[in-house]
Amino acid sequence: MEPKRPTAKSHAHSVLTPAFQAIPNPTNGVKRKRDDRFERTATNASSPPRKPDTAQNLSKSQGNGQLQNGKQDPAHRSTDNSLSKPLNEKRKALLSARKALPIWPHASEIRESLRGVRDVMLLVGETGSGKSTQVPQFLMNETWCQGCIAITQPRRVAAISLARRVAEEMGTPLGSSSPASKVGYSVRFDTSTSPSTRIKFLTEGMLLQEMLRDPWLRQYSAVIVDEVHERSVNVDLVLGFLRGIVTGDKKGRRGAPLKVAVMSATADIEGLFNFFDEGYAAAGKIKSQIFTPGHQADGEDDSESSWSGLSSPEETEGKTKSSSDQTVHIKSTFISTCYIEGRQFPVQIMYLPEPVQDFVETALRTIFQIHYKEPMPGDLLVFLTGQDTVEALEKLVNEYAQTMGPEVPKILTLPLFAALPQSAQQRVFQRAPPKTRKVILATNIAETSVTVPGVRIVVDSGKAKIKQFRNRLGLDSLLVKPISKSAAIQRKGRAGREAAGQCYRLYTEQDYIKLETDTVPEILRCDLSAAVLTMKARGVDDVVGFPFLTKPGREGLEKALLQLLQLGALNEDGKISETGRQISRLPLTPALGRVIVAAADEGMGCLSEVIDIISCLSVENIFPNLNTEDTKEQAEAARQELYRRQGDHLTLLATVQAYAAERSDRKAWAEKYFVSHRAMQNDVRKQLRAQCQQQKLLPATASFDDHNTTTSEARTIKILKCFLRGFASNTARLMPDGSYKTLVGNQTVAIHPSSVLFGKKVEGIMYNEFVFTNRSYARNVSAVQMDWVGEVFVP
DNA sequence: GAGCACTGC
Repeated sequence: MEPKRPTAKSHAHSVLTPAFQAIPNPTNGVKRKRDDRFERTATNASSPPRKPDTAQNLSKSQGNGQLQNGKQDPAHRSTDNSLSKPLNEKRKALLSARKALPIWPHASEIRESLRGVRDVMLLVGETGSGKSTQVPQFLMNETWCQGCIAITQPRRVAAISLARRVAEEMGTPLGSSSPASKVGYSVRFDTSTSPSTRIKFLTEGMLLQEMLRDPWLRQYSAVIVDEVHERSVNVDLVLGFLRGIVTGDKKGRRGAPLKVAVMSATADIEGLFNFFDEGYAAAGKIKSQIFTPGHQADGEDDSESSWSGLSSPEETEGKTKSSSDQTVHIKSTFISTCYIEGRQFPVQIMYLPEPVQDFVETALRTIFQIHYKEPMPGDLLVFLTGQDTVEALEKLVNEYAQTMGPEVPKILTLPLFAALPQSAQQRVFQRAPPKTRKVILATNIAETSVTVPGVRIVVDSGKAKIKQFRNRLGLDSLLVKPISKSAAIQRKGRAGREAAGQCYRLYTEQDYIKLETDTVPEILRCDLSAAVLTMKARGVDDVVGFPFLTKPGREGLEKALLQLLQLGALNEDGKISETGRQISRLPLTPALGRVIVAAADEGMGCLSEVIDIISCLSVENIFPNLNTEDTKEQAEAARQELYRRQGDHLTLLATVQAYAAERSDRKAWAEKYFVSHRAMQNDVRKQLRAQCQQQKLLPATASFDDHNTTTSEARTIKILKCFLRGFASNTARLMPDGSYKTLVGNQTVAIHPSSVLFGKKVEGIMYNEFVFTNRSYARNVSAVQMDWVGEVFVP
């Protein structure tokens, strides 16, 4: 029984007059606990003590360490001559910044780690160690490095901004801006490389696509896989393929080695080590592990215990401590490991003494405790679960803030979640006005994707919405769950980027101890059909035998194989079909890819329209959510003109067509209809059209000229049947009691309130998504006749 | 009556 959350109104009146008495005194109410990580690091005898004061202090000691070693970065000498003066000046300034990075003194160790037969390096580098920018530069002039170095990132923005930074540091133009450019990047919609590119940042998905074309990655001498701890499905696939290349014979590479560096921010390398070690063993190479604790020990004292001590299960944060105290090396013949300390200021952790029911209410109290107690400056970052809790808390904080006395600094609340328009997201990066504290109310987006400057205090609800695919039901659940320890540590770390910070955990220390160590990897939580198709397209016949870092359950793999078979992406023998190959090259889920292929069979007009619809399904919401009741009503009225009785798919098509027909002022048009102008300027449409042409899904003579602005009834049926070819299993029929029941599994499903068919009753529905939140919802829904469903299975 | 976060030649 969860107590009903108090409304802002009731509090503003009764409890909070005068503002603060209702909120317990922070020193009594919250148990204090020092984060002892810093203390341990500071007593480390082997390196100068690290003080939390300034980055300058840090840079000095580490710069000196480099000088003592008397080594120079060869990357430096070799390119100097070709530089113009201003670039050189800039680079000199950047060089001192590079020398200040914690990773700098490890340059020769890192180079050594990948020489000779050592083809795999596992590197743990905490946030701020500089690993992403420096490791490729350390490696690029090694004798084995004749080709290009690829470095993967989970996100597009990271790939681009890292490339820009490294280009600056090397004093080379970026990407395609000059044929002499040595640093480039490749992400969806934006590839910028030159013939001279030596270091290429790319997204994991991009590297997977390159692997389909060139399974041996012949243009690369090394692949650096960064941010592995985030464990996206794509990174798991990349690692599996890379293991095959490094442990296999090098015939496909004409004997040239491929060096692989795997980098992670958390000390989870035991699993990675075993993963690659098993690969070497399976390939018949000697399985020799020498665990070498301490610095340059000889390997005689190879005790498993020191290694398992590193991964002691009871305390993840303990791992970080012991690893900072002494560099832990584990060596095998082929695999080396390397630990780099980060540059993170200490963060003090506070727990609640008692568990609470309502974290929104508790967050409210905590925010104001902090605001009254802590000196300025120091912005707050609050981690919540979703848009609903962010908006609820925003309202409450704003109400309470009005009751503060004039002597108290002001509060500026800033919501931050993915569905928020870009302009509103940008507000978190602006400096707060004088005498104002920013309070950023964020979802998980702030855990990895967005770094907010100025944050010194984190408030962590300890919860997040987690998506989990359920094979049996064929649906996604999106539920609020406790986060893992590593996520809690990640959130805490957001307070220590610029100065010493604090983290208020809205749960007890006991609760923290009970959290799972790591977040469940995505591959155990998602629909595997796309991953299986990628494997099949790269020639993996036995997907159960694929080298997974974490093996997904058999049920999930079987479900995926079955779905691909139903889509015609696989033949009866389990090998990929021509259709499957076409689908695997499209940047879409297999089901949506199947719709494209079906539409291509129907001819030009149909394909063009299906692409218009799918491009809308692949981007942010075309019809953005609105805050106030007033605008909601206005929007509903304006959008009526675009809505189609057949459902969401034809509504999207009508919207694209109306937008395309508007020749004068499209921005004004979008505003009039409450349609997202940004979402309508859709690169996916362009990309899909180009890919269909490249893949010859159309006769060579056909081209995408601008098509009709209206769609005939016969055409709409054709279009819906194309969608059914991909989504035949996502259908439900109307029951006498007015509910819908799925054809497969006979489960109750409700039409999502965002659908134009919400509240309508039709014979049958077809939908793109089946999600369980508070109940089972079908999203992106169209009306279909039940006899069409049987039809699509006829070849 | 409702929308965690990413990604794709």
